[in-house]
Amino acid sequence: MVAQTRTSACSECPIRHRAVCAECGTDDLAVLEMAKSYKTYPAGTRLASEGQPLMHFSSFVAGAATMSRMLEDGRRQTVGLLMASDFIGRPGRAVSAYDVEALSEVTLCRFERRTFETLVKRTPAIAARMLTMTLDELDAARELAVILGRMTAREKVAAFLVSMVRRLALIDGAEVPTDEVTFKLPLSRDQIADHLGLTIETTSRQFTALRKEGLIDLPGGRSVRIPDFQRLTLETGEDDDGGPLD
Amino acid sequence: MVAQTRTSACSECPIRHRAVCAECGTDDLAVLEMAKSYKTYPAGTRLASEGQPLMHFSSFVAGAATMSRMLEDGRRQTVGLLMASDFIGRPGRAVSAYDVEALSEVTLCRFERRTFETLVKRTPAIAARMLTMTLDELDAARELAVILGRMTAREKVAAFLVSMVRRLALIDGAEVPTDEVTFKLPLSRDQIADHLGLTIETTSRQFTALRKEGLIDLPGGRSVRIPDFQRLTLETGEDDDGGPLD
DNA sequence: CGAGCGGTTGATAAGCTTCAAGAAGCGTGG
DNA sequence: CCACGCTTCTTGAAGCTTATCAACCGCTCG
Repeated sequence: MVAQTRTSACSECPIRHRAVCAECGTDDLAVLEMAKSYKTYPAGTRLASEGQPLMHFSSFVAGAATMSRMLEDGRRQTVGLLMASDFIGRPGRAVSAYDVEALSEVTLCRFERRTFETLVKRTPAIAARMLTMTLDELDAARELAVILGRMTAREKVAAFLVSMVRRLALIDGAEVPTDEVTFKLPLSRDQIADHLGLTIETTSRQFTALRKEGLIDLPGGRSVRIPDFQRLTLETGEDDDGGPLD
Repeated sequence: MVAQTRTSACSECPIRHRAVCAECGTDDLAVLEMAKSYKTYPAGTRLASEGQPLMHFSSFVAGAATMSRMLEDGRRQTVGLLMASDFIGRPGRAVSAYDVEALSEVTLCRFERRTFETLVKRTPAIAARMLTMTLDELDAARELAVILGRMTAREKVAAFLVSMVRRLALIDGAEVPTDEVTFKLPLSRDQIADHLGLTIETTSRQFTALRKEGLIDLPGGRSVRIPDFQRLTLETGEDDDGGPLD
């Protein structure tokens, strides 16, 4: 496993205003600066394994990963996509409950587990931010439950594309598009299938079906062009606009 | 909607050591005591509706409820079962993201939303407990995603019964049984189906199938007897024992 | 006693998976 | 630069699990 360690100022950090540190002032930040270490891992690295010790709490600075669980016989379900500002590790727990695999080169901002537990206890700004982020993750997990439990294959793929666009917009700090968008999927068909509780074949067929109906465009190389984003959201069976509820 | 309001000392409260107040000392508790109000609702009450204002943060003192989301055309997915010590409402959000319906008579310990937001901010013990509970909820939601995405109908029903037994044991403060257990389901077949992403017919057939194989016993009236709990857990396709990971 | 509700069972149909093969993209080396 | 091999993706045909439609049972309650 090739991994590089870098140091960089928190004030320059791309996730400064969205990660667990988002609500910290300069004084809190100085403490974090001392405790953190950046580390970069190549695509495909297993960042955590179910049942194995996980000795760091880490925030994603760049890159993406899947968080998944495997059943006895090899069936796999991805329960979350981790992207910039998301975290792995849980205060008060030394063992990972999921497998985490890097989809691309990933840079983590890491804290030794014990150290982070202390930081959460002593820094109200971190505790508050952790709570908000965890509540957001909870909403995302429940949204996934709705997708997995009640949507058709076609709706699942549409919902996946819609949520992908929304997340990428959030990371870019851009508005969620209303008409045309083009982006590159960080997941293979296989990985999308594991996320949607489908087989790779069904997933591929639904991509093809959406393409044939003009709802999406597949220029090649995992790129997706959505000519009319609003129209695609109608294919998910959900009526809300998915906007913030605060 | 018939609802009664009662007052009772926190020290006497059945969820004193598991709810958001669990980590509070007597001084914090005195503050909560001032702000809280108990309220009891009959079975069937809609405690919250998706998209509607939710002006209280409430903990379940007694009773059970489902938390669900409905798609445009009426398909419903239950994303969580709420039981003693669980909460509804989210600090910083005035609108419910889900429908919440009482399965039995429910007693809530309620705080006016604004008041609770202040309490979380000012009381580290509450903030810390909220985080732990939310992380637990997150694990439960992801576990549900695995069930919905990758399990067969038979495994789903088995997994549901197993998790039900574990939760009831937790609430009773009892050990998770290893052999024989009997309990009463708080949900109808319909509600179980909505929780497992199945139809009522398939759910019923799987109950029958498990009964015919001697894995469960159905004495009538929503009662379930499990002669060999360990054996039932093997039917879920999961290999772990679901025990605490801390 | 009959209506209504929750639950069970049966027959058929639909949607997704499985099995199988071929096409397209991508990196490597001649 | 292109050929080769490997991986990813797509497409087809058949089978199976679950959904749908429909009927019936048993219990409760007026």
